Amino acid sequence: MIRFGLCCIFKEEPIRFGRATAGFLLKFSPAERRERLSKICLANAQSLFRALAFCRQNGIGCFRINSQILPLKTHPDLGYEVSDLPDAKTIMDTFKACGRFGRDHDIRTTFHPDQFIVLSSPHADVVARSVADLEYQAEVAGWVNADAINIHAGGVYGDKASALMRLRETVEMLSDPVRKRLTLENDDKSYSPRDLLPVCEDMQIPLTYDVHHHRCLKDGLTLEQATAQAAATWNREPLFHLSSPEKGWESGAPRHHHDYIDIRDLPKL
DNA sequence: AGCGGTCAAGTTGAT
DNA sequence: ATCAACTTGACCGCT
Repeated sequence: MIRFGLCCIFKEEPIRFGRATAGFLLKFSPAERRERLSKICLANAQSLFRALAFCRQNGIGCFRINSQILPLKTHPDLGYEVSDLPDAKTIMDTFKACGRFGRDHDIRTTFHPDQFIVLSSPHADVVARSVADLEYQAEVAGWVNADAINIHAGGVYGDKASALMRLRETVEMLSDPVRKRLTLENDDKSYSPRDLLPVCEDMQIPLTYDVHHHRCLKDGLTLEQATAQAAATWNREPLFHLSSPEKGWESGAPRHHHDYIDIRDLPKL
């Protein structure tokens, strides 16, 4: 039995996730900043609960949580600890209620840190900021009981083997909350399933197989082989990504994602 | 209320 | 050299 999931944002349902901008917040006193951030964080925790309730009501088994659920959490000037926010207890309690709801109704949650999270970068500061962001998402993942923090392998920098070696070294140093949830996903430009499978198998990192990306960046593996080999890297229910090209496979840019999925793109197997 | 410029961050490939 | 793309529009000053 396959469960299907939703991704981050609602268009029709009145469920919204707020954000904040650094330039605006910096105009206020530190206390005022914490007050504003606290309100957004609390509203987002409550929105997440309603998102999960929507999933339950509509037979949806998985929900991807957006990376700015706690806005500016690791920003160099405005970063904060949830425990320092005025609504800290309510925020954490609400997230934990999301976790119980997900457990009670078997709704899986996942994270997908954005493109700035790059563990293969040769720049130490980029890696350090990336790790900080992973730590923040793992903290929330602990509250909401999310079992996957899924990232891409990042850049190649002209030498894929060296880049993957840097990634492996960084993974070795991750904290346990991040490490036990970390998964790698094949992308559409640089890293195919064949590139990532050896890393995933060696280090026991599950591979999130994205069939759309694989169709854009082929590697000699068939869809069936990649699916089976990716599934074998999971010590729990595997996670897959599926999407459709915005203007069809015959267009010049099949990489662009459509808002909806063409059922013909769902692999028969 | 609505419009438009802007928003923390990395890397790649198309133009 | 610029820019869109990536998992996803939302925020905020101005009129």
